[in-house]
Amino acid sequence: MINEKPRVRFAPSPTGYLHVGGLRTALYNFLYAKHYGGKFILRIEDTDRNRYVEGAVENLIDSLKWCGLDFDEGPGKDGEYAPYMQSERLNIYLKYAEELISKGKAYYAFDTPDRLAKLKEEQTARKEQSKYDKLALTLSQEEIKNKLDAGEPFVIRLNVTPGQRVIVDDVIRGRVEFNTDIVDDQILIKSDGYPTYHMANVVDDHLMKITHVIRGEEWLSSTPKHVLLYEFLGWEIPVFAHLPLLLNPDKSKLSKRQGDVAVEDYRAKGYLKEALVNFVALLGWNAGDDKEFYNFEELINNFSLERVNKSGAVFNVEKLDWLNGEHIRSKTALEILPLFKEELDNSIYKDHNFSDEHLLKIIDAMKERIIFIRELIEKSPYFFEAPNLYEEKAVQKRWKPETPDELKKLLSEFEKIDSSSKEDFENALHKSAEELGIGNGKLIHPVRLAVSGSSTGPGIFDLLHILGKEEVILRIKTALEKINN
RNA sequence: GGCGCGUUCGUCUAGUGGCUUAGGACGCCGCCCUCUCAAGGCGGAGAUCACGGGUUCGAAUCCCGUACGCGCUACCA
Repeated sequence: MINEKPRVRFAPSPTGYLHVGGLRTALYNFLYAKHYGGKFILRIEDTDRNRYVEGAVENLIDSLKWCGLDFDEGPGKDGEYAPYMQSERLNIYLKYAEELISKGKAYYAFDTPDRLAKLKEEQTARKEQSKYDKLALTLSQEEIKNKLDAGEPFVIRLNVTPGQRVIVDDVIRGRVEFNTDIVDDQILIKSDGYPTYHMANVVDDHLMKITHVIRGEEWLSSTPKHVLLYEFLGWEIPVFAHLPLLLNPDKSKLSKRQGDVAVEDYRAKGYLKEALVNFVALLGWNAGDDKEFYNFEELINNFSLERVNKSGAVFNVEKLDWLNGEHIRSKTALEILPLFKEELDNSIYKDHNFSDEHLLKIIDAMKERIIFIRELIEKSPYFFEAPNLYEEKAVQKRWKPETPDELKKLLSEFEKIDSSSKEDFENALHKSAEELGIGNGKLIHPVRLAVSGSSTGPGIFDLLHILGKEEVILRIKTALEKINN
């Protein structure tokens, strides 16, 4: 197996959306597989019928794909080991559960939920750990057969021998030891015929030839059950890697209560998939150097399980924001264009028609001033419509009594230029300033205000160039009327 | 309660016994650049490496204990 290509899986239960913690787990699986030229498999752990959520699988796959995590095998891409929905594999689990029974490693149990509840109550009252008392093991073969024949509801439980050590070897945490005294006789097959996670994941991982089980830390405690299962079934144990948790700012497990946890939330907020993936990759892993900006390919090339941290990481949105800006800046205007158009279609300007040429200029002028694509609109609405308000503070600071006259001079020079090139605007402005005997700034600030209503933005000549001669003249004239102190 | 995992600036982290007066990044503050705002450059504040014992000539790094946090302890995953 050492020389085989890894086969890893992301095995979420379809609870409705892709959690960012799930994204990180999926990502590490994906990166590991791709780094070694292996396969990334998506398997849906839908063995809890009470938790069925309509459309959850589609949503999950949608989010995964948006992030660029294409799976090699999974629902809708059925490969050699299909089906990849556990609810469609029920008979398989039952078969292996029966094999375990025949080996004495599992057994039928017919306890009522009532008895179990009472048992647990008594145990906790005595401050013992709650654990099944193996009562069903006292049943004779005949009694079992009769109950089965009578159609009594049953469950199949793992038969754990107490007093033994189980070793879990984990790539990230090293060797972890458990005593079987604390391992419960886990239910393998529920009374509705569905397997529990423990049974299903072991059977499927084996059948699907999974080489590395990379999953969240919350599974570490139940791994001894899985190890036992592999041993009882005589199967090779995969490599385990239990990932640290993602945390809220108060260090509790990342939850919905304290902010957004779904990938789709971040998508809706306008984060780039590149930034989300980059950020999430760094939450618990680093290459050992100072590099923090990664594209997808670099992540694949550099990722290793050995360099995954042990401790949980707070999901710190501020750094995500910074990375989003970094990724925007690293893109060409042409790459940003479709994203920009998408935002425009969702904005109040959706009915306007702007040429690609115009939009590309806006991107070039604005991309290092924004963190979200939508700020291309929010931070510079003046590229889409004339201002109807003029920033009051800026007016007070920059609009002096002599400003209107000076702007009129500038206007006359602007009217003379025959192109909307930056150079023409620049020459005209310099000339005006010179003839007026004032500094450029005395014109630049008022004209910015007149033309954009704002005191901030791209370089003034870029701004004028993008707006164009006609529009600039028009806007200066309206400003002259409107800003009359 | 039991079992397990964890603990380096506010946050993400580097560090695997001497190179460390603990490095980088985000955020914050200041300066430079400059027509503004950003971006960029430079600099600053910010960590007695959870605490206490050991081991060692020497420990953030190894060992033990304690505290705290988190996870698991379901016919949920």
